[in-house]
Amino acid sequence: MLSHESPECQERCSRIFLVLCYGEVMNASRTARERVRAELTREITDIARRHLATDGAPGLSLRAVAREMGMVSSAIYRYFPSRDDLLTALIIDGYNALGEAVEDADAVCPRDDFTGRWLAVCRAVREWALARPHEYALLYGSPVPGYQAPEDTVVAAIRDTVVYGRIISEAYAAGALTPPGGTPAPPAAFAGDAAIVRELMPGVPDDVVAQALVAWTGLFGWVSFELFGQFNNAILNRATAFDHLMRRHAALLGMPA
Amino acid sequence: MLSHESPECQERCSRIFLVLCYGEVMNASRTARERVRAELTREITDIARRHLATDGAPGLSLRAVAREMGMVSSAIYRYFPSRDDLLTALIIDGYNALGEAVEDADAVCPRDDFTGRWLAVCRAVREWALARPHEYALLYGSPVPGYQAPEDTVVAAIRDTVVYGRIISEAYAAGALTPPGGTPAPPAAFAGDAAIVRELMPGVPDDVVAQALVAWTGLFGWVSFELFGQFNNAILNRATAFDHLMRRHAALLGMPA
DNA sequence: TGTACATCAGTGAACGCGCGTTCACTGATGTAC
DNA sequence: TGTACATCAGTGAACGCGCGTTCACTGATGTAC
Repeated sequence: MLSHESPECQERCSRIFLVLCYGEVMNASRTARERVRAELTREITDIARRHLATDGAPGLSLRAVAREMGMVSSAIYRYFPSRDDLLTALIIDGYNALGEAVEDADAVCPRDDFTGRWLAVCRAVREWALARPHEYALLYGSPVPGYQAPEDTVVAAIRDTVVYGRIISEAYAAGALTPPGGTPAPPAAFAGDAAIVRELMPGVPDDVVAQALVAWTGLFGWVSFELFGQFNNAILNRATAFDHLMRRHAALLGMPA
Repeated sequence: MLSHESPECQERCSRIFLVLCYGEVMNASRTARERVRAELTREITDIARRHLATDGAPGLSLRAVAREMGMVSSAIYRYFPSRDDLLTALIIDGYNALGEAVEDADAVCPRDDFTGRWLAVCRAVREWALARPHEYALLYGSPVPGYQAPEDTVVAAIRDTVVYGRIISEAYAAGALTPPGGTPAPPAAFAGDAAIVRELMPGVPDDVVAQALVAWTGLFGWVSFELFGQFNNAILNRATAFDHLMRRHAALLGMPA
């Protein structure tokens, strides 16, 4: 995962992303044709994203998108070689949008307010998910039957987690994250099994890594429960309950209140 | 939610469940025709469940099920009035199967080994989900587009949660669940917002209810991450890491190690 | 115990709709000399 | 600056397939007298 953060890789991957999403690399000296192409490609993904919101991923149809574009269905193949490639573009776009929301939420907090940064990340995830439930479902819900995500999604997929890891790492380094007592020590195997998670929060002991995993799975567990209907008729006013639980997670990490 | 636990409601709902699943109430004096009908209805749901495992819920097709039954597609309508009703039966069956697995896991533990009971529940959920990923996705993953779950699913849906609530409640009553210190108190509104959750674990203070929610969302958050691919290339040997995290949740609830 | 009737299971054809993908094609846009 | 050629975008028809649901029907099973 560290290698994913090297500048070369970032550069290569963002090129792959652009190629995947917009059919080609955009640069300064684009011809008019290239401009139109990029624009139409973006229009296709925008329409597809809207269809996602009404019919969900399994119902996403190239023909329906083409109709709305005012094109004949086969014309879409100039832009995406298959339905799966369009889905991949939507997934990457989604991860990036969520990642950006999380980055932005973190960025406006004072650097040393670690509890505040964590809460900002939590709220960003939840609000992003509530605003675009089908996109969240595409990323964190049931896998789309018959669809196999390519490796290219990984960089985008962990953008939010990278932010989270940085918060934990910096909080621990600043001494603002005193490990909670009374919890069992992780087994020896944990270090190896979760090696990649540990790399996201360098310098943090396994005990804290484990607790960080508790908080992260707790965040997404809540959001999934809320979005997928498990809280229907069970929890009212979910915003305040969510807020409290996430504060609680911060406290369990040993962050100041 | 309390009203759902009254004997009358349990009785009425289990009748609804049987009617939904098997087309009629089974009783001692069934005619041969009724027996065949019940058998074929079960066969239909079994085949549908298998199809679920390969194509997922959105791809579930009455025609495909009929083909495998050796029937003409319209014959299915003798047993299920529509595709949605078949889906509902699968969902209720799924919740009941998971609920039963959880009940069984809890039942074999010594009553006063609350940590053991909690871990048994966790493992039962995870193992059930890993064994039938598409069924888990049907229950806890993205909602099936265009499908609206009827109210009848509620009783089955909370079977596992009822077991969990009982463990928490009994542990607290036995004094084996000392509330963790250093965590923020739930806001005043929490009691009302989570009233139904509180009813599942009677006699337990809000602070513990909140922590119990942390553990429960943590359990399903983990399982969803694991099943839906979020741990791919990130966490190896997930069983041991899962075990540790769930032990940690027990400790955070103040249960003995 | 036997007959007349009602109920039910399953058939087969049809309606009306959708989908992804391929392919030969026209006409417009861009490029090289 | 003008022409010849190559590239590209979009068309329209087709292939081959799928789906849920309705409806009039046949023939078997059950029931009431």
